Amino acid sequence: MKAMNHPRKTGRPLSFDREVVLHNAMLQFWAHGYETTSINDLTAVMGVTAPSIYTAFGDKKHLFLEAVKRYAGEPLQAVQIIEAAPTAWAAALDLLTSAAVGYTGCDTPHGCLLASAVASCSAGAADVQAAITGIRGQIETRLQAKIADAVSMGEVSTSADPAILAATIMAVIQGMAILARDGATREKLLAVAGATMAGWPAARAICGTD
Amino acid sequence: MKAMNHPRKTGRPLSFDREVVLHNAMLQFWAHGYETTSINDLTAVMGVTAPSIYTAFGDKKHLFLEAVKRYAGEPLQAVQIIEAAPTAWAAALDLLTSAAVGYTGCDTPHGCLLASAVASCSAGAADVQAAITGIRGQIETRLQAKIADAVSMGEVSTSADPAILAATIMAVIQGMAILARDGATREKLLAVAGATMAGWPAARAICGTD
DNA sequence: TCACTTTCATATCGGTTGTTACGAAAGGCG
DNA sequence: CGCCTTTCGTAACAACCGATATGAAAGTGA
Repeated sequence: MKAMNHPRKTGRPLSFDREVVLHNAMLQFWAHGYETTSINDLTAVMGVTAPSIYTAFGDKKHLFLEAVKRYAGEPLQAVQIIEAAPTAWAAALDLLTSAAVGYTGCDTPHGCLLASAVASCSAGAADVQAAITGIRGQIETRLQAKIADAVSMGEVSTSADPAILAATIMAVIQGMAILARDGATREKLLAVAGATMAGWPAARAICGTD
Repeated sequence: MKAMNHPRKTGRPLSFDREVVLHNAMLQFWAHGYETTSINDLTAVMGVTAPSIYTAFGDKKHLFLEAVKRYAGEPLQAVQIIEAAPTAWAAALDLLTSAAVGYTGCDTPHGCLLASAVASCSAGAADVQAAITGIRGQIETRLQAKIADAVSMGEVSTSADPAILAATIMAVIQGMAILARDGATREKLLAVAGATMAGWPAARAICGTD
């Protein structure tokens, strides 16, 4: 239980930086998905032979899950964004903005690892798919709660359904990942984010019918 | 050149209905993706042996492309919906509604074949991925044109950017596919569609600042 | 009935998948 | 120096991948 985090004292030392090769594996999964990335692909990108991968990460599934953890953050970066935002409106905007930026990096694949890596997979990978679904669920649940709080505090129209509003924001975010994969620029995605926030329901009805 | 469409006159007749087995293949690709569906999976679902598949459809790639054609329609069903709509507003609503319904059928997999089947694939399937991207591009281009016409005719606010508006609708549609895959109900997706249309920019500014 | 054409089922091809034995190599510790 | 632990590269495993060679079977037309 104690002192498990310091480097090994005995035995042959690791010849590679575990964080670096995990990062490279993450980029490969990001670009080409989970089941559609082979161990051979991983050895090429990570610069490490297959047995070393298995001793360091277990098997392909655990390597992927660790890459997902590195991608999404722990605790989830998206949840941190929601928590840090002063309002639900800001939370939605920050999520959309960070998505637009993160999906169009010049040093990373376009799109979203969470959205595409297991978008479809064989029956044998259903558990991995469920893990990703669970991450999306955590984000949506937390966003929904943030919106519900905003409604009760008068920040958002009481006629707005927090669940639907959160789901809509999630849909735009996931959809932006596909647009980015198809070649959409960062400016275009940021404009989509802006257009989405333009439809955000304000505290009071603004059409004069209330 | 002539008379290529009538059934064969000579030789052993086909023991299966080509349309039926193609439909079953489409469902399999819909549920489990392109590269993540094996020929063995297809033979099981189609009820046809591998050699019969190859003589009837060529190879796996052509079978998939034919399944895509069957899924998306030819001409594209989405484009037909846009053309048939009386207004750009109706086009967007009809697209969103048909997506919400189509992604949550009880006799079909949840989600969208176009959105998930090649969301990520190996480098060897880049051409197949490009074909799907092209389909999305056709839909978005046609929707953008419909919106541009509406702007010039005063149906939509002139401050609205047709490209951004079309991209936003496309993002919601693609995102709804992921929500459906994650288990979202038809009612939830229809509500997301409604919330999205609630943000649609009307012909005149409605906030009283014009 | 006898060619002829096409599809059928069986069995198999070479290549790739994820995964692992195996022994040599590289360090810390006595 | 040798012992011990851990990782290294090589080489291989069974299972599966997409795709076919092969010959029997099932029809049409003469």
